Amino acid sequence: MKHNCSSCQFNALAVNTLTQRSLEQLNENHAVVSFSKGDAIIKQGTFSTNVVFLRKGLVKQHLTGPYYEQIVRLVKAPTYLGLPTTFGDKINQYSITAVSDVEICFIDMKVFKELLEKNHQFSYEIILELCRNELESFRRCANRTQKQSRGNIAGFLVELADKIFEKDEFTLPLNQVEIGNLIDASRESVSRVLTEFHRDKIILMRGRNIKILNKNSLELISKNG
Amino acid sequence: MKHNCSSCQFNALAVNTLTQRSLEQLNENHAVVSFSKGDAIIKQGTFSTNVVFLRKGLVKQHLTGPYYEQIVRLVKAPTYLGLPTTFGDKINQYSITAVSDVEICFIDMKVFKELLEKNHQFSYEIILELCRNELESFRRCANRTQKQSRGNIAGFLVELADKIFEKDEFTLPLNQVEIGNLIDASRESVSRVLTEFHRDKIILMRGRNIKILNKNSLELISKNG
DNA sequence: TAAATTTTGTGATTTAAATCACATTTACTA
DNA sequence: TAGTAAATGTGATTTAAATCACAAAATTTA
Repeated sequence: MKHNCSSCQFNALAVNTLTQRSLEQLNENHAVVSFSKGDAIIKQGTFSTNVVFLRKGLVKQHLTGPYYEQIVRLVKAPTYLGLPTTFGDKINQYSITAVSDVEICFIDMKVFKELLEKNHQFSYEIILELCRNELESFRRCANRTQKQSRGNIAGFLVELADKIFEKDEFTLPLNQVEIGNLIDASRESVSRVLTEFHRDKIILMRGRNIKILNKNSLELISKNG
Repeated sequence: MKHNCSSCQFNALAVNTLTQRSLEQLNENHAVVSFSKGDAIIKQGTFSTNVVFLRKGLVKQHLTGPYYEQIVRLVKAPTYLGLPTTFGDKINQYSITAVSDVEICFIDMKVFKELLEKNHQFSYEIILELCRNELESFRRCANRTQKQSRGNIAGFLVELADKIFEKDEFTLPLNQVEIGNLIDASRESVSRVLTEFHRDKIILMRGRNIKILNKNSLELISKNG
């Protein structure tokens, strides 16, 4: 299936900086693919051959730690996926898996590199994106290791509401094992804390459906630890 | 004091990709400054105005977490310092402090941006550097949170020997509080583990002087956790 | 070089959270 | 729709590591 890059509103950042000729080149050298929830998009340990752009949906970035699969973060469209692992190493250093049904655009690596070469503005935007992501990782890692579970789970719920779904009512995109891997807690601890929040009327929880009743409280718990 | 960028062997990566004109421009717009052990080079919360290149010495990168100052990593010359915080945000999101006496080259931000624009190769090298650093951060963070203290301290000692000093005998560049902040452990735990390693003849420790007696053991402890 | 400060060592106690164990609910699939 | 598998809830127990408390070195500085 053919798509027109210039009309891809999701690609705004990149497209705005591209010339007509570059756009045509991009049109000729990309492939849009759909993935179902649970499908692997990038697999740790395999060769990285394409630049990946997430057009629609939600994915998790995760890597094999010494003991368990660490989920690093949730990312929603539109965004590039795994630039660091695509450029930083021939072999993928982490995995990316669809958490909802998603639409992915694979871009040929050579073409992408040519874009970087020919277009400073584009290249600079990519540098900025990489920098911002790295800053966020540092912050995230410091929180995860310093806060205790309650704080991290509260923070995760606030992030889902504010950043991912932009709504105080949503369905948890991960199960409790995965939430544990993301915030560094056991499945049981996640369960206990969520139940506690429900009991304290900070959230309303039915199955995976969450409604935040007292965001202030959550933010407070997230801050204090 | 004036230095000649083209002769700065520390800057090899960047310099190789620069034209004569760019080099001259760099020569006109940089300042080499010496710092003593303990001096702040970049301060979290202040404006980021210059690109910083570490010519000589060892520094720590650290940021204010919810509870304590988290040390993210040790970095040794030659390398750029804090590119993510310089480009990713107007305000520095982390600090960099000298751990030994160091020599720093401050490069004007505008000039650096012009280099990025005019020189694709240079720009691409910076992208690669950012990518590799981010991959390393992920790995580091996963280790820190999944391994227990013994494993992390063993890993830290191996890293000092293999990456930082390239020698199995060295002086700890951080005190035990700082080591704790780096590997997420209390000062007391660091002390206990180091003493244990010494008692078990895995290392020889006199004050901060360390000699690794059984690197295999250390690597094993580091791997298993 | 003596006094003050910082750093380190080590035991006793506490604690957050992991693990274990099992019941219960929810979601697949045959 | 029954039957199996996956996910969740919850108490009891264990554990790694933090915290507390204080002594002893080591380093700084007055």
